[in-house]
Amino acid sequence: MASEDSVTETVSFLLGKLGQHANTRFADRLAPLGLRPRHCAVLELLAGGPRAQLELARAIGVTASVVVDMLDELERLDAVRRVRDAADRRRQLIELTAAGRDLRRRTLELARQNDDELLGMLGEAEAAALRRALDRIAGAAGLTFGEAP
Amino acid sequence: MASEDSVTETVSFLLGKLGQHANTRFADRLAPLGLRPRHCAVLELLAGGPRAQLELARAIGVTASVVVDMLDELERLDAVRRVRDAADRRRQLIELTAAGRDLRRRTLELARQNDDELLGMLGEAEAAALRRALDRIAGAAGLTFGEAP
DNA sequence: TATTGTTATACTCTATAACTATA
DNA sequence: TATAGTTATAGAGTATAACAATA
Repeated sequence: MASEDSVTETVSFLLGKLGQHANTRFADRLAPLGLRPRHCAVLELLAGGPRAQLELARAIGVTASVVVDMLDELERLDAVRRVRDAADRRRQLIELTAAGRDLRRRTLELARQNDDELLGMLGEAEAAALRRALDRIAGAAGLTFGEAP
Repeated sequence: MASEDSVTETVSFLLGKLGQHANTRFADRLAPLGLRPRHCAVLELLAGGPRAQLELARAIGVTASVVVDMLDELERLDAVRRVRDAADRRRQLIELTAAGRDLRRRTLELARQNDDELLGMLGEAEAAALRRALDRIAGAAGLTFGEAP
């Protein structure tokens, strides 16, 4: 099944390198907005409704302190609000502001631009096949973002 | 061409996340050998013959001090030798030892195992298509490893 | 002066552990 | 006791800048 004769030709290696590259390019585009790629999953999740911080952490697969940091940054941009949960005063429900929704819309635009640049040399069918393959691998690896744990 | 309605569905975002995941899994497999994914490109390049350190740096796209660090580690494993170039005494020619060649062979085995795990749920045709697409994107992005700059 | 390799330093990203306030 | 959030700290990984030896 795998017939490469050098490590640098394997999917394992290529995916790692390309992932880093795609991320850096995407980060460059996001920079003027004051965001980095990691914020996107948070904005995306919150677009579906308010969530507690630990919920966010589990859903996007990072540790709690990282979420605190990201939310501090998003709050400074007026993109989110922390609202103390009346029913359980330990929890904060995080909700997207109008500015946050606008920001999310712009990140999507930039991600699409980035996709176009990244996939420019592929035909439409090849690009679609790549997207499907990545989706299936991500699913099998348990990397889901929009859904509950 | 790009019709996703959330950032987390774009190739830009997915590739970044999957790249990180693939890299971590590969790193886990390499750990018992005392290596990390970044060493693989060096071993691969040196398999083609001795190289100077700055040549390596340019070829694999990292800064000079990173190469120094990686070679220190590889030297501790007796995988490479630094040989002062007689013609230009500033340069060190890095050559693979027998142990280094053996190590390289084993990294290839592990990378193939990792590919099999990663691509397990894909059909053979889909896996091949993915490989081709990644190759083309890497080529267009100027991410080449086996060849001279 | 310019280049090769080295060291020292800093920055990003993430994780772990200790702490607080609530439950 | 246990949980939600916070802070402090530490560890990878990489980059920049200053330096030594050589050209």
